[in-house]
Amino acid sequence: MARHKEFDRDEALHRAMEVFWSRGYEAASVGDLVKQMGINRQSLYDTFGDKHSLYLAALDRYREVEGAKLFEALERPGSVKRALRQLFEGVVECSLGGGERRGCFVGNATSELAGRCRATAEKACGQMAAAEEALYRALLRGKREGEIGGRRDLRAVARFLYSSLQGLQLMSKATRDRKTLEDVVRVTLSVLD
Amino acid sequence: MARHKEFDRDEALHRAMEVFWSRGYEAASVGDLVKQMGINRQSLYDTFGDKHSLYLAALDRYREVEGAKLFEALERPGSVKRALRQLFEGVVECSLGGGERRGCFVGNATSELAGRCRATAEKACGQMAAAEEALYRALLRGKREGEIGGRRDLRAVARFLYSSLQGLQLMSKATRDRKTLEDVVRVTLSVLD
DNA sequence: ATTATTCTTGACTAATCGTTCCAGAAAGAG
DNA sequence: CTCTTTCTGGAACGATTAGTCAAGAATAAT
Repeated sequence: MARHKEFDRDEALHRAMEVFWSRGYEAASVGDLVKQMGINRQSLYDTFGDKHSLYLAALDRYREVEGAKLFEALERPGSVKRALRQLFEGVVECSLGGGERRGCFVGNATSELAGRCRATAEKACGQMAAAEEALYRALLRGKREGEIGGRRDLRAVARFLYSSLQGLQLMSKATRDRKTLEDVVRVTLSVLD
Repeated sequence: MARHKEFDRDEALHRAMEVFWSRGYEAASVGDLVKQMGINRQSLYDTFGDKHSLYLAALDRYREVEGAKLFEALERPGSVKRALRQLFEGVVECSLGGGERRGCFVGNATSELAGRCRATAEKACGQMAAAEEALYRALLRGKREGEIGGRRDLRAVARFLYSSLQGLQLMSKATRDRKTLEDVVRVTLSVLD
């Protein structure tokens, strides 16, 4: 019946995710979003509703993009311990590199909004559960392949690893001291021994 | 020469801390602050400068109040492991209780601002270092009293514990699932065995 | 080509933001 | 008391906020 959208919805959403990820919810203005998304203000409202809905959609987008990366890194054949070490050290290197330190979008959302926004809390919970599951499956594989001992409650260890990853990402926003961050990683991963 | 302030500076600052702690920096309006602090708008600006300076002062206030609590809890004679367990389980209970889940003010500040505000990052680093030191001293005492083995690098363990505490506080904002949080605590504290 | 529908655009709204100004009240110093 | 300084309270500032409106351009269906 009528004309098509001129912009790519997914790409616009992806850019919105970048903005929210960098600045957080409150500090990201609709003006910023419009500019970075490369679309018009009205198109934003027509397509995504309002700022808050766009934020939630951006959280979902983050889950798809970053969740897939996590999943892929952990499912890759080879040492599970090594994959976990790379995961944690990747956070450290990312923090020590000169770039922007924006942490984990889900962690940021949890910190900023989960305490007073049910929808954000529920989305964060969902992402936590998905990441926990990916970690759990990796740990199960590690156990199956004899790399990880059978004494541990692996479900609990998966939860611990996710919590630790969040803690590390937070720490890495405040400090660029390599020794501090590596101390955290070393002790964290020692629970796998 | 002239008249005195009618309000108590420290109490006003304390109330400002509560507001920033609950709402974060961006979401806390000066109007909110004025109302909760119980002082006049102009008095706020005369006494504390601007919103951002007040925020940094509130962070210092947090360090005095909550840092003292941490210090006191860890220096108290008795089992160090027990004190640490109480520390972590206190976070869990606080989250599962019906009240507001506002996490750790320093963690919130780090998540929201440290990536783009040097002053906040430096203050957060200072608080991290102070807490790390308190934890380190407690661990040293645990070692001296034979409760904690000598194999560990206790400096690294202290850093790990602080990071874990931040991770736990973040998790506890998103979920009220007791089992999840207790799993995290249990595995975290197992590094002390 | 005409019509119907939807997209794009930028101006616009009402509210709220952080901050400042100013007039008057209050209180120590002489 | 008088003088001087500071505090208080509310009005006001310009800037920015999230969100809307209306008009014109573009395109698919008939």
